[in-house]
Amino acid sequence: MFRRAATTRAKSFFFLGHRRQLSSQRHAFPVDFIATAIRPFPDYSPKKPAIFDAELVRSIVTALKQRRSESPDVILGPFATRFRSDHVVWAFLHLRSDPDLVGALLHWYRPRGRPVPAEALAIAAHVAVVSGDPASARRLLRDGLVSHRNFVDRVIYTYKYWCSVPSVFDLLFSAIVDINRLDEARTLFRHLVTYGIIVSADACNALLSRLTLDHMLSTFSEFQELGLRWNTKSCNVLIHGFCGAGKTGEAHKILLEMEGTVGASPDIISYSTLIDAYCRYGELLQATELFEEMGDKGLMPNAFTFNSIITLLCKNEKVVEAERVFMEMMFRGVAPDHVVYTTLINGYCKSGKLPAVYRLVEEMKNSQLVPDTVTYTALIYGLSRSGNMVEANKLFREMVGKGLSPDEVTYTALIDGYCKEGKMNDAFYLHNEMLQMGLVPNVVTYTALSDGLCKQGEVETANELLRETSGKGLELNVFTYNSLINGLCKIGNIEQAVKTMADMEAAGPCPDVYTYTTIMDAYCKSGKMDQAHDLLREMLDKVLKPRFHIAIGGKDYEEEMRRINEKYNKGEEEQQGGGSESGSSVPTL
DNA sequence: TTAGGGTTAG
Repeated sequence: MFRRAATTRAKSFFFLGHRRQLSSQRHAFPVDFIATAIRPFPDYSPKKPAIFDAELVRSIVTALKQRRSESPDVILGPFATRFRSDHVVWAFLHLRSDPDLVGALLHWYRPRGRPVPAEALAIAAHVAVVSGDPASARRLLRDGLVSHRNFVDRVIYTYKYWCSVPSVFDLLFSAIVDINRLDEARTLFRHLVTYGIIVSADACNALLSRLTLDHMLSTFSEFQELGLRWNTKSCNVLIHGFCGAGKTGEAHKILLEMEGTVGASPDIISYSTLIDAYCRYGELLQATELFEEMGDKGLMPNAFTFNSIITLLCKNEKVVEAERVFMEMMFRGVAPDHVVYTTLINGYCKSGKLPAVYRLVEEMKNSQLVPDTVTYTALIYGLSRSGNMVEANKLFREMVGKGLSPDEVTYTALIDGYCKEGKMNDAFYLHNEMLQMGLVPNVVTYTALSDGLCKQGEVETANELLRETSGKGLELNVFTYNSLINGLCKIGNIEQAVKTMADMEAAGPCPDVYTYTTIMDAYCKSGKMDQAHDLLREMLDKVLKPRFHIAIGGKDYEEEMRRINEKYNKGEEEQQGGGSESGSSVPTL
């Protein structure tokens, strides 16, 4: 797990571009410190007890050892009034080979309202590690970190005397990461290098995965230069970081170079992460190429990998094709799990093909797969979108009855269903219920509610609701504004709608094709063709992508729209087969 | 300590 720091500096770096960043951080260290002698751990020993204290400690230790089956409260009660924090450490000197008794003494001492001294916690952690109980050690180290400043120093000071092992620093490092003191973890890494200790790559991976991309990259380079050999998981964290930032090219570069630069081969997770990113960004071709490549390397795509492809196809409304991939997956011997089923169920829900949904639910049940909150949410959404609120509500109660907790997304799906039906009382009842459950409605919840109000003509109430939403710190998005703009247009207040569009731009979200077409439609319907034309021109200048033909009259624009549609929507209207299944009884999961 | 699924607008 551990090795002494390399005496020569690591030669390889992933990102030459980041070496510059690195050199600016290295001034904190002696320039050639790796080449200098490793410093020894401090020589510490506990202070000596007075005779009276030594006798008390001997009595306590003897009582603990001889009466180990009894409760520490009973054994140690008689010593309580004379017991001081120093006695804990002195007792440990006699109990170091007996971790259970070390734990018992610490537990007895802790509830008595006195802070456990840092030294005692550090020693107890060393004893736990040496006796093969890393979980207890990690808890003790965490306690020490939370309750004492300079606890790290105590662990280092007590290390040698208590004959500890290097893995205690792995646990200390992990405990610091657990409590999110990420800068401190990095400092500890550098500090430990001076003692010749390199924290394990796996412990460092936990840190890496919590850092922002920039810090991730600088830490990767810096630790590597200090002697750490990163592993495949580390590279996967980087790949994931780059993918999350939309930098699939950089992520792909790591995949290609990790073997040569770090000596770690890409695994199924490396490939799946990148494939998923390509799918998210709609680059199916890149995704399928990688899919083939991993197969060539003997890495078989699994349910994760297939699911990314299936998700992309569903998002592109190619759910039948998605199911073909699903079949291909099973043909290759990869069993679909509940996530893959949920993806496909959601795809069919979105295209309104409920018979296919029920068929998949049956299949899922027959495969002994257990639906979770996400599966139920997809189903509830599908039913409510089909106007089947009775069944949607039934499913909602069913999932609660099964002990699954609906979250804000589940509630929003149901709320949206009631809003679409104009049942605003039911929608707000659910909104209150989710608040009582301690759930926090998000911007999507409020957009659904606001849209419901607008559709009932209660635009002012919607406006008020959104003001409150902003007041709660939630950022309204393009959906929210568009729904409000639509409400304003429908009550004939185009002037306010245009003003809201300007407000939206000022607040951040850019007006999109929905925004423009909503207002253009209102202008057209009120005979204000000039304003509609101006707006269309503005929209075209911004190179927006119209998806639908806009009937605003005037052959020039119709021709323009035709050309735009041809240019932007090529290949988007491919025919979808299937969807002709029958049968519609709502299944119980 | 690394990968996948669910909610809003014309």
